[in-house]
Amino acid sequence: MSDIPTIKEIAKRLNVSVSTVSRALNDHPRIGLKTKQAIQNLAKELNYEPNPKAIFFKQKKSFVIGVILPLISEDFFSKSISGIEDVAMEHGYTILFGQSHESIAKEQTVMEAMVKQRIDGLLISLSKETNKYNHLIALEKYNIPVVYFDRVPPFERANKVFCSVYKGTEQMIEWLFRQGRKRIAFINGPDEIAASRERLKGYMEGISKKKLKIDMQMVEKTDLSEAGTQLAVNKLLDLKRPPDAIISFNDYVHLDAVKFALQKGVDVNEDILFASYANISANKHAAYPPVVSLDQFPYQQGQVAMNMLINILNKKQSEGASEIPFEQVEVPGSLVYS
Amino acid sequence: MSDIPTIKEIAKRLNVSVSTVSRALNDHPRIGLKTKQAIQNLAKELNYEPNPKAIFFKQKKSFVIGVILPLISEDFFSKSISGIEDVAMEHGYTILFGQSHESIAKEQTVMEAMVKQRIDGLLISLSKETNKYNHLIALEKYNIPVVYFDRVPPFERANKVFCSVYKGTEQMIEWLFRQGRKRIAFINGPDEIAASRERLKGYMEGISKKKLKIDMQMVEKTDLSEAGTQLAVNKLLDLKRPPDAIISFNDYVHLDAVKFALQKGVDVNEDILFASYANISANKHAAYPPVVSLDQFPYQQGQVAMNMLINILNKKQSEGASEIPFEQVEVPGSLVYS
DNA sequence: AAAACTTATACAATCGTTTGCGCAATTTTG
DNA sequence: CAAAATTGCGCAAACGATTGTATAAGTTTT
Repeated sequence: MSDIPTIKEIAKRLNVSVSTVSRALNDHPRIGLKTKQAIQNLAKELNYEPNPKAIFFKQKKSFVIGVILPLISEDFFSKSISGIEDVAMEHGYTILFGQSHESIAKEQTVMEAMVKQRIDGLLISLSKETNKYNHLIALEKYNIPVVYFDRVPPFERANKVFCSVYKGTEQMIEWLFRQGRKRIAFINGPDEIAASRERLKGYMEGISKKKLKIDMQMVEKTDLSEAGTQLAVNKLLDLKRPPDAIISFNDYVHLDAVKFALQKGVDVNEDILFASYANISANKHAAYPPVVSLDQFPYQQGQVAMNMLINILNKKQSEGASEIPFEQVEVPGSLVYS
Repeated sequence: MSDIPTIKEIAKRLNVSVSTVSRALNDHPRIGLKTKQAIQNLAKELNYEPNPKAIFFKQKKSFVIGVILPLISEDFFSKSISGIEDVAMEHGYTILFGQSHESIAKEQTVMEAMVKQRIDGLLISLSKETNKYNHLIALEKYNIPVVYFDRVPPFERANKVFCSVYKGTEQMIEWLFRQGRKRIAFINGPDEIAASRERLKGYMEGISKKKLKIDMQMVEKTDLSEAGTQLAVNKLLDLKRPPDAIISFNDYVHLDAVKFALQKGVDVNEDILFASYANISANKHAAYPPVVSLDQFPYQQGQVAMNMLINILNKKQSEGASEIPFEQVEVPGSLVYS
């Protein structure tokens, strides 16, 4: 029932002023050695912890960082939050967490709740729905730096950490080509999300570079639902000349695609090679994992993003209000073979 | 660059005192209508948000709740945090999040960081390593209520929400029995974790109730690693009279068990029925999901736990320091067939 | 019209911590 | 040995918001 002790209590017990206690605890040179030691000893004994809410008053700093992810149950995000968390802890920051559940409205609600709590900064991976950015740009006006992560906005004036699926997709196609595959199909995600556009760009470039002709019949789309994927797979398999390789938007789509391909009698990873983007660690348990998959290093991306945010926070403190330029880091993805 | 406006700024702009502004915003009856409206309008215009750190001073309340989970990448926990989060948001609380990564040391570190931030309460699912509870009991001394969730401590004087795997295991065995299975094996987790002991108890009871003889050769253990599971599976399959059903500690163990059973030529879910505990949503993609699985309703459990914590917080505020009795809720699990 | 309310607002203390300034007491300097 | 510098500490203001009390008007009562 005893509350966490305050600086005042220590002061009273030792019959000194609160300012003396404060300075002693902060190792101020103007405090005498015996006083300092007496105070520090008592503080340790009482298990004194400074109240960060009070410190926030003076220093305008809460040592809390907001983290908003679309869906923590996705393997990619649950891994990345570990990287985020580890770096934050290392630097004495704690994490306020919230999910947008792929809804821009929820994203905004969560964000506002965090602002109310006076977060020092925000690290966010955008929801699939997010196509307006006013709510986020407003944060910068409040002097709360934002680092975007994985799902980043299209504009330049922002701090971003993301994985280049573009180049990875190209490499993936090159690898499939070297396996002798010439009819490489692609099941993309919805146009609205940037990740889809990036993948498509990589696909087009990759196909072109190999001097294969781009056949838009080979490019299908799914809304990421099972049914959507089924439609896409069926269209591809019903072509006069069906593909000999299929790249899926992500591993969840991949697993569904394989399921439907099996139903249509395809000899998976023989007739058709399946490739995907590695968001899943359950791949190792899967009966038909993708033969090649693009690892986007979620843990590392999380680390890089949080480091970037902490650097910005430090700069802000030392350099005052001077303009801090926006940073952009592209973490290269890497092909993984099974 | 403009900071979040304060009550002072509003006061200055309207040439009234801060107390008037405060009362106007809280709709105090003693403030004149025109003044009140003028203040409220300006507040809305400036997008005023009260600073919770300042309020914390007066009210000793931060509206922040700490949530510590062992490993968010486990499907069970990533689902439960959504329930936790949703209920918290509903009641105006925000979540400080941290993972213990199944380490008691990390658990303590994270907990201490949260206490420093002056959380109002803690919701925690214990790490597998946790067998001492001093660090958590200390919280109650600081007047920070704790609700344990899913992985709960063995003692009585604690608030707990958990799923009765005990009864569920019994039901599972009953069902397997009705499928004509008489030699039901069990791959349990490490003895140290309570979940293992609970499952074992359910197993024993279930077997006994069906008047089957308990054969300890049918009970194996895994350290939850792939290799550990392989050892267990092999022992079971190498018995003179191998089992006709295998219950695995959880779905991850299940998937590995199936993999090794396949290697030994078992016709999975024909020769041997596989059962498990539903921690995974990837089951629907699995080639050999368990035929029966015990759903522990992570989302609902999270909701229940957070509701309990918020109730305690409310009671604490209204009833002062009077003793609040400990609550225990057992959420029944439910069998799911594939 | 004086006394007694009511109404509308301001003042000031408070929460825990930091920090500029001031004031002794002590030590160093010329 | 007086002046100057240093050392060790306390006072008080500040951060943003709340709240008990005071104060000034205006209104009602008698």
